[in-house]
Amino acid sequence: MIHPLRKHIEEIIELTDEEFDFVLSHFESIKKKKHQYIIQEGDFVTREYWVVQGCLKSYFIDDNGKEHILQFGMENWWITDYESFVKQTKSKTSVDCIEDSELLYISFENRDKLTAQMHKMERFWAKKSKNGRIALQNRILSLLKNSTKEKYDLLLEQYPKLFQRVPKKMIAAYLGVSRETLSRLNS
Amino acid sequence: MIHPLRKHIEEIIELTDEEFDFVLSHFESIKKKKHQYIIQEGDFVTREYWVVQGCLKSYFIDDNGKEHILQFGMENWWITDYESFVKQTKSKTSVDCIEDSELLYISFENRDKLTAQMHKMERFWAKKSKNGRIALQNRILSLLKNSTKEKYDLLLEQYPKLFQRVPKKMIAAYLGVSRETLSRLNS
DNA sequence: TATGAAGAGTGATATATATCACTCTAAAAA
DNA sequence: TTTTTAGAGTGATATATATCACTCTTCATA
Repeated sequence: MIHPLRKHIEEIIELTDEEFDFVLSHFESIKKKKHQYIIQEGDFVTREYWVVQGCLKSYFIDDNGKEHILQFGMENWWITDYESFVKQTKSKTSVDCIEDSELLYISFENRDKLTAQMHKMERFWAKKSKNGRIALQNRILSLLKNSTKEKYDLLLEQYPKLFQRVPKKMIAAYLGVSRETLSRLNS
Repeated sequence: MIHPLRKHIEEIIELTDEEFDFVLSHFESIKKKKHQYIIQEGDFVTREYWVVQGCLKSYFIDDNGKEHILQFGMENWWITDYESFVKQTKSKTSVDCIEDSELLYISFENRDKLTAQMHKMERFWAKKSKNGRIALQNRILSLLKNSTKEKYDLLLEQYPKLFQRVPKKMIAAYLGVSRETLSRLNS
């Protein structure tokens, strides 16, 4: 059976068996239970995670104690504090498991090594970075132009599975509204 | 005198005179007057622009006729519709000049050629893409956590020059509030 | 010089959303 | 099984912001 990470990478670049084994040798595996964290605010983040199985959230708590969710991570998604990972600064966000999760991670050093030795993988991550930027741009577009109801509907349309897996209050924290308002949307 | 684009690129990678000339040969120059556009919604965007002199905005008009500003561009900033440029899809945004502007631009083909022939420039743009993504992430963070007043103050702190160059209603369109609310912030 | 448009401030009012308080239910823990 | 906790819905009220209408000023241009 083809490795899920290979399938994921080959959506962008082709790999031989040897190449994939080489890539995979730079990763390590880790399992976490629901409510456990992989990143805490203030950490220097040295790993980028790829979700094999499970569900996570990246978030921060503001001065009023309110949680804001930046990103969810489910199967085949990458998750980390990108700024901290890339610039080696303190993380502004935390990342917790919403479900028991199985993850693969690559360290900053290994990713550096791998991209230096394998130009294909540099292109892979460049493409991922571009796509990530586009997704964020579209989220800003949506935050600016759409009403709460529209944002809710768009998210539901894009990630229907999310609504079966995470509590509504987290959907609210992602959309930037109170859980009460979210609850009243369809009435 | 050192070329401003060279100075800009050398903040990230070093270039010899020959290398910079080679890079520059892939760009072309263009001048636009205030109110003229360089991108219109629906265009297939084939160029990425770099601002030598002037001020621009990338924006879109929603169904209610309200303008939302995604990005301003001033000296040394890159501006385009990134999604359209990278994925060769129709642009969701327009880009207009707020002042008479002088721009350099590189076509998609030339950027492709240049990165293929000059790995340094691939690294330059990869770095730019990473930084762009981080900036967008921080903007989302700010949209979610900060009050209108806080967003205003942060923008003023980060880009004080912007407030002397663009009308307040555009600042409002960038922050996602009405011009009336913005006008009442400091009272 | 006169005229009109763009920018900006502000009062009155409408509307959306937050906040607080309470209830109900189902799942997790004792 | 009983107890506790998390999730979710909802009424009442407070608050922030949008919207509409009007004014004043400045600047471009006819």
